[in-house]
Amino acid sequence: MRSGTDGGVKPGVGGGGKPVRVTLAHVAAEARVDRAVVSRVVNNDPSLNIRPETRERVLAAVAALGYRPNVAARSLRTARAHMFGLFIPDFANPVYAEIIKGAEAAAAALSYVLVTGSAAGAGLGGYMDLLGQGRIDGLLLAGAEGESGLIEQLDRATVPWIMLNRRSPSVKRYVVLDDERAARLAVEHLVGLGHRRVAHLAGPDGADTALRRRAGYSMAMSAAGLPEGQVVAADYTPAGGAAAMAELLAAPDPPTAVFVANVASAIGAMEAVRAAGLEIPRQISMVAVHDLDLASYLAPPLTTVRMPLAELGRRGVALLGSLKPEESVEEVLDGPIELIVRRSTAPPHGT
Amino acid sequence: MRSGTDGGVKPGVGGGGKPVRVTLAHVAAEARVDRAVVSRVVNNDPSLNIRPETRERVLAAVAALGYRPNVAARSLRTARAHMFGLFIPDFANPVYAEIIKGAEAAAAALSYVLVTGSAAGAGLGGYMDLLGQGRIDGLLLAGAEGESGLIEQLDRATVPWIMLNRRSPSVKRYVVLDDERAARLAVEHLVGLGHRRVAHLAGPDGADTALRRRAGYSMAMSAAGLPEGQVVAADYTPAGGAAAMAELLAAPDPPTAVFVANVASAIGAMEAVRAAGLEIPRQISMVAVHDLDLASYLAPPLTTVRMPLAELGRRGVALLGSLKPEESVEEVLDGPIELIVRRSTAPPHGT
DNA sequence: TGTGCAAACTCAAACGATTGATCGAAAAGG
DNA sequence: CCTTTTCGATCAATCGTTTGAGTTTGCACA
Repeated sequence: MRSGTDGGVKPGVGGGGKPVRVTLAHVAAEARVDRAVVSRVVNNDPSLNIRPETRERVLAAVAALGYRPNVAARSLRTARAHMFGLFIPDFANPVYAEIIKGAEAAAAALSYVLVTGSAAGAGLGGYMDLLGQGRIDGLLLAGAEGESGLIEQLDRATVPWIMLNRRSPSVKRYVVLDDERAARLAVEHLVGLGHRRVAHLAGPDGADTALRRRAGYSMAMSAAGLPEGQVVAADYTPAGGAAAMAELLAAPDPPTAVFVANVASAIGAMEAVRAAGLEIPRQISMVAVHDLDLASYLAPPLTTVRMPLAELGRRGVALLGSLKPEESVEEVLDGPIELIVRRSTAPPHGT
Repeated sequence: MRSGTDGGVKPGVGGGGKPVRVTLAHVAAEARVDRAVVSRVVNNDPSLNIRPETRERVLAAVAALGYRPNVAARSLRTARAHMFGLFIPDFANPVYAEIIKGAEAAAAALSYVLVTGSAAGAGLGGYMDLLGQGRIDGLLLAGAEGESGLIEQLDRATVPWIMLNRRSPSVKRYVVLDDERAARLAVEHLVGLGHRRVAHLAGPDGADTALRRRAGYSMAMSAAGLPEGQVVAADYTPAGGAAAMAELLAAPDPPTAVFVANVASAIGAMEAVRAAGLEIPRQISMVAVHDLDLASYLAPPLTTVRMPLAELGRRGVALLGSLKPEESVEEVLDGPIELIVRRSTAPPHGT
C-alpha cells in the first residue's frame, strides 16, 4: 500500500515473505505517533486527549497492518489473563454441556476466553497445574465430588473460584440451583395425578444435589400428607439408574410413581421397568430432573423438570468477573424451573 | 550482587500479608544464584553445567517458595503459548465429547492446555478473535460446516490448523475417519442378515461425513449385487432423523432395513418408526454410525458402528504438536472400527 | 610462569504492551 | 509581555522469562 516517506519499521505484509508479527511499534511508525498513543487508542483509554485526525491515523494504521495486541505481553504487564477456567467431571454428560454454553456466552460477552477442562485430561490436580501461575483469572468448579485436598490448595491460590451446583461444608463459595424446589415440583405433579406410593430414585450419597433433591422430595411428600416412600441411591448414570429401579420394583409394595433425581439415571430406570415387563406410565409413572432434547425421544417421552443450567454457567462467569478474591458467595439461583409434562406420567392404574 | 544473607527480595510467604507472586528473582535470591541458573534448572536445559549441590539448592528454593513460572512472561519471550484450540459446533453433541476427551488427553501429555470453544460462544469468527495474537499454538476444527470465508483467514494466520472429520475441497489439512468402511460394515451386516431392501438415512448434504458414508453405502450395496435403495438426507439431529424416517416409511415399497448415518438421527428415526406403528427390529432393522453409552438403553438397544473418535482428537493434537505451519496433512485415520450388534437388527420379517 | 581449557556461573538484552511522569507548544489570563 | 493552563502527545520504566554471550575460577599441561 505505501512505499515512500516511511522508515522501514513496517512489516512485509504485502510482499510474499513469511508473516511478520505486527506490533505496537509497527503501527506507531505507520501512524507517525508514539507507541503509547496507539496503546491508548486501542484500549479506549479515557485519560487520553487526542486530536480526532490523529486517532483516525492510528485506527487506519491498525486496520491496514492488521494489528492484534499480543496477549502474552498484555498479560505480563497487566497481570490479567482475560481467561476463565471451568472444570467439569465429564464432557459426555449433557448437563455440563448446558452449563458450558451459558458460561461460554457470558465469557464471550466480557471478551474473556473460557477454557473448559475435564477430569479426563489429568484430573483437577493436573488441570490446575497446567493453568499455572497467571494463566487464568478465575475458576469455576462444576459438580465434581471429592478432591477435597485440592480445595485447600485453591484457597491459597490467588484467583477467585466458585463451585457450581455443589456446596461443600467448609467453603463459602458456591452458586447452586434450587434443587429442592425442582423436586417439590416433580413430586407435586405425581401427587396431583393421584399417586400415593411415590418412591425416590435418588442421586449418589456424596453428591450435594442428591441431598437437596431428596430433601425436596421429603418436604413435598409430607406437605401432601403422604408417608415417605422408598428411597434408593444411584449414580447419575443409566447403569446406576437401572440397578436402583430394579431394587424399587422388587419391593413388596412397589411404588406407582418414581421421582428420579437425574435424567441419566432415568434412562436406565426406564430400561429396568421394561425389563420387568411393566409399562410406563400405565403401571409406573416417572419424572426426572433435567430436561434434555433426548427426553422427548425416549419411549415414552419423559416428563422432566427443566433447570436453568445455562443460567448457572452464565452467573458463575459473571461472578468471577465482579468478585473480589476474598469475597464469599452463597447463592441459590432463582432462574426459571419448569415442569415439562410428556408421556411418562399419568394417573395411577385403577383410578 | 548480594548484601547480607538475604537481600529482602524474598516474598512474605510465611507472614499473614497478601500473597506475593513468587518470581525467578525470588528463587534466585533464596538459592544464591543467578536467575538464569534457576531458569535453566527449571527447564532442564541440557546445555547447563551445574554442580549437583547447586541444583539441589535451586530445587529446594523452588519448592520452599512454591515457585511457578509465569506463563505470560514465558509466552512473551518464547512466542509459544503452550495451548491448543479446538472448535466444535456444539457441546451437547456427545460425538464431540469423545473427540474432546482424546484431544484433552493428548494435550495434557504434551503439557499443553486445550481450550475448546463452540459456536455458542460467538461463532468461529468470535472464537478466533478472542484467541487473538499468540494465544494458541494451533487450532483444531471439528466437524463444522460452512464458515468458508474464515478458512482463508485461517490460512493467513500464523498458527497451524487442521480440520477433524471433515475435508474441504480447497484445503489440504485434515484428518478424517474411515466413514466409508464404517458404512460398508453396517450395510454388510444388514445384507448378511438377509435384507435386500436397505435404505440409507443419510447426513445433511453439506457434510463431508455424509458424503463418505453414503459412498460406503453405495459400494456395499453394489458389492452385494443389490440395487441401491432409497436415500434421504437429514440433519444429524433427532428431529431431522424423525422426518426423514417418516419419508422412507411412506414410500410405496418401504425398506426392511435402514442404515442411519448418525446416532442422533437414529434416535429420531426410532421414534418415527414407533409412531408409524411398526416395530424394530421386527419390521425394520436399524443400524447407525457412532456408538454411545446411550445406545444400549434405547428401546430396543441400538446396533451401532463404533468409530475411534477419541483417537481422532488425540491424533489431531499430536499433529499440531509436530507439524510445521506450512506442511499439509491428508490423513484417513485407521483406528479400530467396530460393529456393535444390539437388538435393533434382525433378519427381515418372513425369512 | 604462562596458556589453554573446562566447569560453573553471571550479564544483560530481548519479547510487546501498559502507564505514570514529563514535555513542548499553543492558548488563556493578568 | 510574562506566567499559568490546557492540549496533545512523548519518554521510559516495568512486567517475569529466556538465552546467547561473556566472566571467573580452578586445574592441567608445557
